[in-house]
Amino acid sequence: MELGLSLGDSSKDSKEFKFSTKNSNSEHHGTAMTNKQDGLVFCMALGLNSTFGNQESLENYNQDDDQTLQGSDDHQEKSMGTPVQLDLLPLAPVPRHTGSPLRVSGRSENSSLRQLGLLQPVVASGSAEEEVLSANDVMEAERTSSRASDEDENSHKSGKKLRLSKEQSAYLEENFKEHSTLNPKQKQKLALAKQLNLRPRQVEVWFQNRRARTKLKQTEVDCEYLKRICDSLTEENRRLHKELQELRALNSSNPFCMQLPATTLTMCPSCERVAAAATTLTTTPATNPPISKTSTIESTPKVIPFPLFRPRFYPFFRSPSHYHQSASS
DNA sequence: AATGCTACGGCAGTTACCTCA
DNA sequence: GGTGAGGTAACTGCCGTAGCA
Repeated sequence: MELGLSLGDSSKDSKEFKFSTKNSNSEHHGTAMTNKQDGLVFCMALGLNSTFGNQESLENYNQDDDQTLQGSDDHQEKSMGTPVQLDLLPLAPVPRHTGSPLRVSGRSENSSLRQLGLLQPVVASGSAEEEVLSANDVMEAERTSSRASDEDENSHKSGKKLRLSKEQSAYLEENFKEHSTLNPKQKQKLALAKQLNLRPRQVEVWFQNRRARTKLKQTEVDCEYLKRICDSLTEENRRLHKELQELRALNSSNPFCMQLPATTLTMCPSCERVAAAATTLTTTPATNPPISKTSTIESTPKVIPFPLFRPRFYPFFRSPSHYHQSASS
């Protein structure tokens, strides 16, 4: 099991974000994270024998967080046994729409102004024709929404709150799945309001609240992941403590073994018994070169391999007899 | 080109109402 | 029928951006 942590500028080359040092298996098993978005990204991955998520999953996450939510249960189930990947990154940047053709005095579709009869739609001059909301469109939308306004006018005055019908909610949901923000260029807000017999402000509010709910839900999912990973790390920590005690016990019985650098320790892949690594250094110097100052640990400062020493997958496999001989000698 | 104003849209936080157990 | 919790429509305030004079 390996854990990698990285913190850095995602706009840089994706290779800088690989959870690996070049002499570990994890680089081979995949990129822990890459992200083309600008901004700071924090990613945390945990896996058995390193099998991390890929770029595609990240992009899916960003592009459609709602779908990610729907698939989260599946993801969690998969993450229980083997690899767990936790991504803490900004939600998908909401594209800012520019140059809205509808200019209104004050806040758009402000209900208080509307109720006071102060809201007058004003079309910007000089815009491209397809960009400009025609007067007829505005009038029609206002007329349509005024019907809705008439219907809930009394409820507004009486302080009652209208609840959207199932059909209205379903249609809005459908549009939200396609894109979580309203497209001003396509006059989506007015179109939806017209189709659903709602005020444009209601459509706008619905999308805002819907985004907020999605974000809240994602936060809950992230917290759940964090909790699971915390539990996993706690268990790993406990196991490593136990392993350390065993190593110390071994050292006390055979002090010669622990006089060597920790990185030269090996473990029998068969029975997982630790062997003295003196022979590793003395008999196979070519396959076990000393760590140089230009090692990958320095070349990838953003990557923190964890645990720092894990002999279980030591690359220089030998026959069990070799380990047993070394351990007994 | 720099600056201030205005309009707009998004978000966080909050309130108020409705529904349901 | 009263009540508390949860869901959600709606509001408020702030901020960033874009267009314009």
